[in-house]
Amino acid sequence: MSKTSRLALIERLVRENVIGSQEDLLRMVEDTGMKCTQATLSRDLRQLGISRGFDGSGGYRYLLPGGREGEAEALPGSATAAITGMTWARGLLLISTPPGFASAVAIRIDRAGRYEIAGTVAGDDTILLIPRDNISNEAIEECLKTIFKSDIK
Amino acid sequence: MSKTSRLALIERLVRENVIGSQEDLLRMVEDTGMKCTQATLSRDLRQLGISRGFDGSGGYRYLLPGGREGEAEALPGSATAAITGMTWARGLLLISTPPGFASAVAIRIDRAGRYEIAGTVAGDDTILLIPRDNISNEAIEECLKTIFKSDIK
DNA sequence: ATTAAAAATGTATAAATTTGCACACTAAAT
DNA sequence: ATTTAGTGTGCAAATTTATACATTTTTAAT
Repeated sequence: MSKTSRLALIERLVRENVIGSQEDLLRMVEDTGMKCTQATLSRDLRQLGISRGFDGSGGYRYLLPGGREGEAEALPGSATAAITGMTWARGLLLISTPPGFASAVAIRIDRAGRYEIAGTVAGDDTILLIPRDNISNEAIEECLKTIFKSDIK
Repeated sequence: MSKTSRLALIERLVRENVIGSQEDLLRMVEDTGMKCTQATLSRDLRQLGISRGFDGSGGYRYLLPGGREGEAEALPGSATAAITGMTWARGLLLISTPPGFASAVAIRIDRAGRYEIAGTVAGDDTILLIPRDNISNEAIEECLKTIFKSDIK
């Protein structure tokens, strides 16, 4: 249970999850069996250059250095990594991706041909997903999980 | 002493100085004669998307969204000139631009990282701007004014 | 002008993060 | 084996940031 492996774990957790506080991160770390305190995480985060920013939905999120979220992660293969955020607004789902990745991800969604999804519009780094009438947000999110489940490895 | 001017001031102070805490920022704001509290700054910073990162020397520093410091990021001519029309429909704002300019303008909007704006989708000559829930049309228009104020000079 | 609704702000307080300090552990040197 | 220097950590206090609530100000509508 070395410091090094803890740092690696933290980096991965932060990259792959929306983590809003060190307490949350602590819980996730403990879930893997490792043990430490929030104070240690504070020091680790500084060492890793991971800082707290905004998640785009009014909440907070720890972000890897070098700015842009999952940008470092390539799309080829895992489209999930190319989805950097999702926000519901006005009954529509906005999906964020690194610049240039939106249409690639949108194509994946369209190809799935799900009834619940009326259609999508892709910009450069944002996809607007229009749910069919009377379909719940939850149903759409389930859809997406299903669609991208395949490449979670 | 409007909120708008305070936000502009904060943005400038953060861009031009190494500010390590909201208390420090508060002092600088007060030095200019404006008056407010730390609580207000906390809210302003969130709205501006300004988050606390590391200054590379063991300390902290507030950083503008989009990371990069100086970030000149010029748009061919003035972005304002590239907006040829705006229409509200179904709670969404449709912004018209000359062919090919949509994404350039949209990027400017996205980079601002404004809370009120959930996201944008750019086509070739039209941008669909989606306001966050419970944000008024007026608030959005104010946002846009602020965002493009800089190049009206 | 009056009322209603929304936005902004300060105060007080809560929540979250950072840090001083003491101690434990390791590795190298004596 | 003992000492010394360095690193890492927990604990608890200090600091910093966020928020609930009440109040004021602004804006919109009648």
